[in-house]
Amino acid sequence: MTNKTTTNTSLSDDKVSPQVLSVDLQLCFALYSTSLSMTKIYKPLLSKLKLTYPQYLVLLVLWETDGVTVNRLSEKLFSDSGTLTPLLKRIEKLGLIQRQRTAADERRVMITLTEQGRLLQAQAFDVHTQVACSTGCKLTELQALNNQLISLRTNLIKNFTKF
Amino acid sequence: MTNKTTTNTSLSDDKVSPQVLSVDLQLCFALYSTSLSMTKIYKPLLSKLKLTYPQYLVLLVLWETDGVTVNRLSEKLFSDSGTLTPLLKRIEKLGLIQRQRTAADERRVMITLTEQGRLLQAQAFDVHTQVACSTGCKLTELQALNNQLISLRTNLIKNFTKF
DNA sequence: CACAATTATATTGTACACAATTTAATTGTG
DNA sequence: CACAATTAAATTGTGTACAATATAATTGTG
Repeated sequence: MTNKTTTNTSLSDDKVSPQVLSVDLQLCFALYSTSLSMTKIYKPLLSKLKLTYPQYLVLLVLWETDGVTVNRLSEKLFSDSGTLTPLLKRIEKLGLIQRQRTAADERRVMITLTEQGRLLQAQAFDVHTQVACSTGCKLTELQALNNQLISLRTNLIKNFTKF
Repeated sequence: MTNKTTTNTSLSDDKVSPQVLSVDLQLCFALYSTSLSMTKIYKPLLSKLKLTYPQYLVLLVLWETDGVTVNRLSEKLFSDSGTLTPLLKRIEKLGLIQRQRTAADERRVMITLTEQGRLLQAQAFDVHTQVACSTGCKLTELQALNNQLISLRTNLIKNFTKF
């Protein structure tokens, strides 16, 4: 068997197969596996703050703009209420946010940071720095990759209902 | 409120915040959200084959190289047995694969395609083509993105135990 | 050949991800 | 104002993702 720590570039590049996987197929898998790898990098760092990666994303939004509705959060995070509701309840249980229906429209739930939630931002900065290190990429590479991913995401969302 | 179909480039670019998110932070989110968007593109296409995206990945491996152990699968898919075991049981229930312990080493479980599983490859080709369309990117862009993702993934895996 | 260490897979428990449905509040129209 | 249509969240059910643990088979060592 080949080296276990080999850096596979496709689903199987250690054994050339008769059917070469085409680029777009490779890309889908690269996207999937790299995203999972990124989450694995975050996990031990965020566990010190008792947070998961999706929970951390919610807090990033709130640190930028405190006081958003669940609906607004779902737009920003490309998520939906079925995912967010239980997730937000867990963050609330940690004492980092408050959930309260708005007086103007009782259907809406407003999410705001608690004092404790605001204070956590300082600690989160270390996480951010360490992850940046782990990418091991140059700034220009990260920027290029970021732009390409956003372009791809935009196209994908545009084509959701195409077929 | 701004246009709902705006193509956000960060967690919130419709309201310039005092704290600009740095590139690597943006990248993590772009990776996460683009990966989810890709899964959403696959979902309706694969539902015709009664498959989920991770199940489809398993079949891609088997269509290239039939007869792999769970361990080998987990290496190829960057996954682990806790994820794979129930996933493989579902594919087995669909009648697409067989799971059987090897005679040589009873700890190992060999995964092989059934006739039905092999025949499914032809139908999967359409899925592949339609997803390629949805990316809306040029081949060279996809190749560049693929290479950058693999490079990033390699770095991330290298740094798993760094902190 | 015992038997501790290792290896391969399975199980358990927590946390998303998301489709489909439900509940409750609000809005538009006559 | 009545009431159907719409909207915002919450709930339910299925399927990963993964850490931690358990189980069972195999290997290495004396």
